[in-house]
Amino acid sequence: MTKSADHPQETLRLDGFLPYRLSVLSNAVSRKIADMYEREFDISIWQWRIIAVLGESDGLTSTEVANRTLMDKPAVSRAAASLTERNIISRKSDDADRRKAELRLTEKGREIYAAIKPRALAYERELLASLSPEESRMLHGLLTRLSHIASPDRNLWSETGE
Amino acid sequence: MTKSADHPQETLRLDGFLPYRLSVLSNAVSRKIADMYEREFDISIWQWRIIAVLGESDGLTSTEVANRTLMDKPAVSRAAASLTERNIISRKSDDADRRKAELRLTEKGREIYAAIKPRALAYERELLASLSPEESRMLHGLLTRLSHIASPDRNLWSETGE
DNA sequence: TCATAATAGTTGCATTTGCAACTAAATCAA
DNA sequence: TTGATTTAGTTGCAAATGCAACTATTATGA
Repeated sequence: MTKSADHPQETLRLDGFLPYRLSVLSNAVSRKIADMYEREFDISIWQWRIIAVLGESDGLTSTEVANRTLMDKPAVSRAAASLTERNIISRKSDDADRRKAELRLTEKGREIYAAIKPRALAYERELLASLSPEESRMLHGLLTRLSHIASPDRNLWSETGE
Repeated sequence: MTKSADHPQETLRLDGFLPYRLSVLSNAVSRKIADMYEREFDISIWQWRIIAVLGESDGLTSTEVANRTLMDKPAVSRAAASLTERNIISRKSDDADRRKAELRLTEKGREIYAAIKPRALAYERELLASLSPEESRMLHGLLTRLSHIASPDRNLWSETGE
């Protein structure tokens, strides 16, 4: 039988426990970029997510934004309301279906997106700086596979890859 | 020069953005185990973290628990208070320094720890099931390196490894 | 030995989060 | 039509979080 080689550890050390490690790392990373967003642009993580998806593809509805960002609808609703108030995004309600409204970045929104984007990518590069390109690819591949196991219903990672 | 091969992406797609991916994965994973803790034992993530470190090494103070779990002191205080009330841990105040109190698992606490531990490890194995042992080692190594960049002040990962 | 500073832990509070319940609009079926 | 369902988005609320301020105890230093 498999003795234990394929078990990462039979003893439970918190700091070797994958869920714990992911949580700590993710928190540290999120905190660090969120600080940047907030300090310099007064933008929260959720607001940033909305800006980011609209920056990629403009004119999405709230529901589409929610699906792409994995935020829940109330979170999108509130973050979008605040961004609308600050004139960072605009909402144009659909004439054909008046329940829906398309969200778009305003001019100001585009500026903010253009300002944050390179900073975000720079931080990502800084994070990945100690990894070789192959290791970085490997990392993404491993995260993809873990994501499949952790949330099998999400088909977001698989077909989206390059 | 390096053209772009060592940049994971010059375009910002949220679902290829490392901080986002870590956040989503970590959330999914945490949610899933937390559901198990809570449903079956009525134990929150923070309570579980305390139980887990005390299970590894009994008799720590709140501050030591906070350091090992990366929880802040108020979080430890409240979670520990609730566990004490439910007779899952005991607190014995230090005679030499009456500000301190040693936390230990009670008999009941040990039982809960013994019951949760294999479930937690089983879930971790399930997560890692699609990875080969080398890939799993690789993953941990990569997470360690990312953690160093993300929180350089924490010397927790480096010397603790096997 | 007495005032000051440092440490352990707790309490309070403002914000964030997640979820359920709700409104409004559109679709479906009789 | 019109009544029942479904869908889009919002509002409300209870619980979780994070942080600052506080109490109690010990250490430091004039």
